[in-house]
Amino acid sequence: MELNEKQIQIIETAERLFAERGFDGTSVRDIADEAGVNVAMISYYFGSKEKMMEALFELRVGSVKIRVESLIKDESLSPLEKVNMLIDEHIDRVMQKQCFHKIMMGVVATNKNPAILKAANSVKIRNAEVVTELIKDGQKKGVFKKKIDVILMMNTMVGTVSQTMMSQTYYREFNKQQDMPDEEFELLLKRRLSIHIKTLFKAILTNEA
Amino acid sequence: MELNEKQIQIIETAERLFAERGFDGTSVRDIADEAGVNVAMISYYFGSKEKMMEALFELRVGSVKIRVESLIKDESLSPLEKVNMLIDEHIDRVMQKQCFHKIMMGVVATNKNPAILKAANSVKIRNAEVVTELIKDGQKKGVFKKKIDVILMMNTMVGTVSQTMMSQTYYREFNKQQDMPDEEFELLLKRRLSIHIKTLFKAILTNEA
DNA sequence: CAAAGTTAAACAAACGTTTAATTAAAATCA
DNA sequence: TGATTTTAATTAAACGTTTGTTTAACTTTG
Repeated sequence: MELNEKQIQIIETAERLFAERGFDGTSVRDIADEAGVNVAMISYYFGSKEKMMEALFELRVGSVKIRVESLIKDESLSPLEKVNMLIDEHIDRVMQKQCFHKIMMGVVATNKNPAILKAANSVKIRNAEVVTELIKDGQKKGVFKKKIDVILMMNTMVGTVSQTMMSQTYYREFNKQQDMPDEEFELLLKRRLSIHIKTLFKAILTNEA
Repeated sequence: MELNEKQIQIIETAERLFAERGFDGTSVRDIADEAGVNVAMISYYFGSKEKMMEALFELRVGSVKIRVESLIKDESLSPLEKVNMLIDEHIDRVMQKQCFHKIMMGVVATNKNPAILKAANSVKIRNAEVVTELIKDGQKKGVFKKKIDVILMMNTMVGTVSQTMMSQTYYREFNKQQDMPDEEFELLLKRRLSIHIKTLFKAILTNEA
């Protein structure tokens, strides 16, 4: 689906509001008002509120696939380096599109929109397969342990990042960093998250201390 | 707030539906129909849909506080044993009240109901304080590392469990355990989660391999 | 002038809540 | 205990809003 400027403007407004109030908690009038367009434009451009949500999903997910799979094929990197890059890749993606990931959590929690759920699931399955291959490669090379639960490991990465993103205000308070500029804090948070998860993964994957 | 039999029946129906469809995605008529009562009973008993949600929160959270804090004071346990018990405690709680935890994720994601959000935050803060004390104790006794990010560590526990609970059907498919009875699978999942998180925590907390 | 974009108004359906009438249960009194 | 009154529980119907979507008239663009 090709999107013109106005469509993207509407979608991004919707994205913000969905993240703040949930899909059902946001009316098409709210979206239209905040985007500065007439209510009818949403039906005109997307057909329905539901289909606009699907367009948002397509816009955000469509661009991701390629980078991950090309990363895996890079022969100059060790398995552990690849895993670490996947971690940073994931952190960046979530922190850069926080609104979208909040929405996705809601969509997955409530089994509402089947089209999106199915698409999200297929993305997850492909990711798991890619990582599984990567782990097998590491095991063959003798740098990774034999028994590794890939899904639980992925859940730890995804869960830790989501949980941290959702409660970052609280993290900031707890560490008394309210006076720090927003951008600086986000960088700090990403760096700490990266180190934290890489430590965890190293403990799961390798035999080192 | 004292709850009679019928009120609890309504609340538990609401809990299930909220988890399936979200708060705004569930109408009071849906709840009333499924609970087998008249629509007006919800306003009659709770005042409003919003206040019913708060009653649900009170019902589920009210009972938890005591166990954790008494566990901490137990002098016969080592710091690592206490941490491990907190992990199992958390896994049990989430897996036993899956619907409620799904709802809570939605409530925290969308900053809608301020009363619940405030209460949930205060629970989280107290938990973090308790764990921080526990970590300090372990550090004093020389069994834990010096620099530990308690919040990130907690986020890993909470995030991993949430993520695993939400996608357990998918985990089941991936590991080809669809033929396993539900109860058996849940036990298996809890055991694996427990081992997984304890391994992670050991890597964060101690200097051992 | 035809196509696409934009608008205010109207649409029926669904929403949370309230009302007023009725039934069931509990409390009071003879 | 049995009749009577008071309170609580339950109901169907109606309330006014808000919901997502559509219409038909109008404006802008190519």
